[in-house]
Amino acid sequence: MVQLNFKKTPARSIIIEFLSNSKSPVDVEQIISFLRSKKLNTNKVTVYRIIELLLQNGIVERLEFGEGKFRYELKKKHHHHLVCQNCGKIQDVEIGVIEKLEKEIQKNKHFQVQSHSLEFFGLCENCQK
Amino acid sequence: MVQLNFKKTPARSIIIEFLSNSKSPVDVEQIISFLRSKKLNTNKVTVYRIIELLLQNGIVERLEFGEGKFRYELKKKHHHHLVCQNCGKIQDVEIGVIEKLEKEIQKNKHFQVQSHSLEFFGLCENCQK
DNA sequence: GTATTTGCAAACACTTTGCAAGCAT
DNA sequence: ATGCTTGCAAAGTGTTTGCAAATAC
Repeated sequence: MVQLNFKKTPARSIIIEFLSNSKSPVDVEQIISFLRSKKLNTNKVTVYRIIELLLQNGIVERLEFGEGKFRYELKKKHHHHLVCQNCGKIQDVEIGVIEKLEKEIQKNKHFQVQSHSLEFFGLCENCQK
Repeated sequence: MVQLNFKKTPARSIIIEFLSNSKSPVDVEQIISFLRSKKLNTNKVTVYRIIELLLQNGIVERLEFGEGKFRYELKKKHHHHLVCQNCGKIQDVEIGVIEKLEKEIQKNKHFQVQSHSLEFFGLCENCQK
């Protein structure tokens, strides 16, 4: 569970609950739907502000997958994603080589790497059939 | 040089010229500025439509770097980017390991990889000072 | 009680669409 | 001449901001 160091409100609790139970990154629309399903008619603006708060506090991570919008997930062990371009399903995948690449880049390009994003796009098992 | 298989118009030629000479991915605003500098007052809508055309024909690639907008570059040998989070400078970098990763994912995750995006964020040489 | 949080309206940035006018071939 | 291309206006997304009312502590 996530420990909050700021005021607890219904919307905040439910959003964190939603993020905790989500297996893949969610967008604002999905968050609002979940709030509605919990009988909370939270304004979209409030959702953006709560996300902003969670981002500031390092609780969530902001991602994008070429959709023209952002998705969010609870910050966890660094990983990457497999994005199905047919059904939209997003799976996690862990890869160990990238850290080595960062060191090489640091050395060869004199670029100080702070973070990276690596996502794979293709077809999930189901959509290959 | 790029060979066109569709009608040649001033805006199209200049946009392709701009993309050809750009060392890093550009956004729509930069394209419009360049058109203006060439005394062409092309409408923003037209620029989006030309980009769409170039995307359809596989001439340009659409990229994003967490800015909430897209950037575009001429399609070339597959590569990745080093994005400076201080000055915004974007450099190319080539990395060979990823193709091997794709094969592993294919095998272990039963996910059919079609493409991937890998970008590094950090500080360029200048901004480290 | 007080500072924080929320809702509403409005604005903003980026992108897309419909239609009539203009242009390339 | 005709079909492709453009501009304009408008609308569609996703996101942000200002301010007053509501709420957590």
